Amino acid sequence: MPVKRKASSTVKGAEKTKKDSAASTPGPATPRSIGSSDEYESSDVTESDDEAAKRVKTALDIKEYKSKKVSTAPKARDSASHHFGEHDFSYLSLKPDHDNRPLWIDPQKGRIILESFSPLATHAQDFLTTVAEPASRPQFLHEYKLTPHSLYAAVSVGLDPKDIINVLDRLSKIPVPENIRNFITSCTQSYGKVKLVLKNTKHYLESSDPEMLQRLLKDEVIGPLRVQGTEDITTTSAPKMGALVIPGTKNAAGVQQAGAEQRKPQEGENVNQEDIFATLNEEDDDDDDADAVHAFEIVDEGVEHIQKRCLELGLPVLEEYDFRNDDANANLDIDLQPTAQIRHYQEKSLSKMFGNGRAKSGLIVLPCGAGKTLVGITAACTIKKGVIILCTSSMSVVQWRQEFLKWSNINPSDIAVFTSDNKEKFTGNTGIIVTTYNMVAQKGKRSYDSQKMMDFLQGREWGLMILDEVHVAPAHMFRRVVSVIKTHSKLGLTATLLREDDKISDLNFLIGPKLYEANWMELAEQGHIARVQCAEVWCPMTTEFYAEYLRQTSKKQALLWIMNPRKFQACQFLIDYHEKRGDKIIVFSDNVYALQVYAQKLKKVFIYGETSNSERLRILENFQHNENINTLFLSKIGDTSLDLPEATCLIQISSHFGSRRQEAQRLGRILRAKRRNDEGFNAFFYSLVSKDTQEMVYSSKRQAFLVDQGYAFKVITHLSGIENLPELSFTTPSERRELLQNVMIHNASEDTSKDYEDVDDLFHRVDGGRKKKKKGARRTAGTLSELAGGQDMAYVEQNKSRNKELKKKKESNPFFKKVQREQQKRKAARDSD
DNA sequence: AAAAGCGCAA
DNA sequence: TTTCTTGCGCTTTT
Repeated sequence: MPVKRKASSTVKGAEKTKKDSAASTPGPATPRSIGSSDEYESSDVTESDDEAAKRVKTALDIKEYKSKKVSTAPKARDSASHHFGEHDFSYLSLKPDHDNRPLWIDPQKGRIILESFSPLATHAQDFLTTVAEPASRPQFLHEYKLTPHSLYAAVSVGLDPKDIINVLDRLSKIPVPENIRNFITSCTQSYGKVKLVLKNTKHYLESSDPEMLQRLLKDEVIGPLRVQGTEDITTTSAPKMGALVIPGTKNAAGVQQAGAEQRKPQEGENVNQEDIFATLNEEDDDDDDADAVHAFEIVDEGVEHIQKRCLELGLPVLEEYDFRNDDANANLDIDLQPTAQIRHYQEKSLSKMFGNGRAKSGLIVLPCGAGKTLVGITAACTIKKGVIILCTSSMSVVQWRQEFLKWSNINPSDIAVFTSDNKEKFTGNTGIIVTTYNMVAQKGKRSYDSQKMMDFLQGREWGLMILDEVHVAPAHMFRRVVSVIKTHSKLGLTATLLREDDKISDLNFLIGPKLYEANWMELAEQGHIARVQCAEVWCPMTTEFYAEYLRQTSKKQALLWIMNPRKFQACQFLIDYHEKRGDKIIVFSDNVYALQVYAQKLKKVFIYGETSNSERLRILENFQHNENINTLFLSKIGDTSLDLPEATCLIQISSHFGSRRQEAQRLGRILRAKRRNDEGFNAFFYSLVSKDTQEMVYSSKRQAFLVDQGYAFKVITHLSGIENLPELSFTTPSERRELLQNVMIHNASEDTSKDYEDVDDLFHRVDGGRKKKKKGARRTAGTLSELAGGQDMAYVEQNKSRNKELKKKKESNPFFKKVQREQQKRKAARDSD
């Protein structure tokens, strides 16, 4: 079925761009999507302050109402059932030819369900990712949601509300409900009315409608954030669009030159670009009917609050950087290397960012190994102004600089590093600074040098700010950087737009809307990342361990399920199996004690926090090139800031509660395997779980994200052949008892170490109390003898403390109740998305 | 140059 | 009902 011409320009374009893969769509699927708090509800097309406030209030009401309802929802649990529940849509009248249309629309919440098996699914998916937020994508039904933000993003890419409604109507099995139409219209109407601009390092709120500004000034949140002592509203003539930005072909060509041509696009892509820009430039004309713009200055610290408030008022603040007409800031001499080729999805994500010839702020979500850095570099090469890049660790700071030197022709003296041990500036009058969030966000004391550097960073305007691993930005500390640095545009990059708190939606006003999110499965099919087989291995607890598990308080239980001998055996077996296949294996353990015991027992190398830098490098080097070192044990140091070699198999023996992000990040570690394009190549991801323990609950929570991305977790209850493994550990009861004893000793000494601060050296275990780290503690990994040292001594204490503990009232095994509650919680979380 | 202390995040 | 340990980076001290 043909979709309407103008609205479908991106859809059409996408088709052309990707002749290579018919199934290709940018099908993002973060379960908790951005802007999820902005539930759909209808609102009047023109609204006054009161109405707006009411609207915000009703949004809250709906939320409360919903969360109550959800908790009483039925407990059905298959992947599709949560689409129904209390929502019975049988009253909606189907169109006669509904069979040919792939969409369902939920009139109450603005949710859209796509039948992904429909022949039109590809078109529909392309369209939906432009106008709606993907919420979840199990195998056959994909769920999207219309949110103000998704609609703002759609309009900013050049879609017209009418066209959105029309296309929706064509694809939908039911006529688009009236309130959905109203919602789309009202959301899109106010887009672009208010702009945030930066002039001479001062922030202004700008609008062509003076009444709008008056209204904002009267707002209880925004009013006080105006800079005191300035004119209420200053009026200037609007910058003419003439001169450099000329709507039509010239403009399109200009952007093409800036954005596309240097990347050597494939045949057909230019057409696509022109298409989009032609449409967009028509929009530009419409925008410019006012002669004068009115503005008032706002305080720097207020920017974040104002953006948040405006969003609540239904007036999203437009933040676009017309970088080609910025004469105030010096141009940076930078281009991509002629050899640099960017992939189609990178191209696509950038075309969303520079869609209308200006730089929009926003987020780009790509899995690890899919080339986020290159996207950032290309963006910098397009804008060609001062760039500041924020990373999470000083390791990645160095990497970013190297990547810049590799992919672009930047003069090495124009790209400087700002970390604790390197405080350079660039020599020219503009350049690139690579630094860490910590460095910039640091409050309190600063060394002299770094203060000078900060003054420098704050005293100028930046063209682009790249936020690497942007999912950290909503954290209290890290969001400071956004208000401290003055930049015209922001680009957030991350692999997983996930946090276990609800702050991720803050990125909408901190950075901007999600511009693009890649679909992992799809990139895997196209060979950009490796295909992965995921499995959860259920290891029964041995009787002695389970008995102890039931007796312990929750704090101590974790170590028991990690050290479960059956789990150890499973791990041993899997390592043996995959080493024989020629795989490189990484074993993750969050628990350092377990890490050491496992690794030493199996005679494998391991790295954790205290491993010195040189030791780390040596081990990594060996892991990569030494044929005899095929297994590496890592603590959560491997989750971040460790440039990991290309492993092909990953085993997880303990992990951080229910962190979906960690799970995704770890999986990401095996996605860049070089062998991924070999015939039938598969990477493997195992999660070892002790049966009937709390760990099962965490495990299922953690998997939620990957399951939504389309990964299927197989459950393995028995590893065939494990009995026959020679030298299998812990086969005799006495060995297991000994292990249990050691575990208990460890658990107990955790307790006692606090009471016996300075007893003597025997107590300075490998990972002794934090405070007690003595000289040399930060050198290489501990030795077996160290581990054994102090056992006898500690054992006495252990008995003492356990006696103490046994006095406490024990609760009956809460496991099964907990499972149910967790499941309900999880369901609720998904439903309320 | 090394390490201790501090704060922060997950 | 929300865990708490681990790891990182910056600064200051030795």
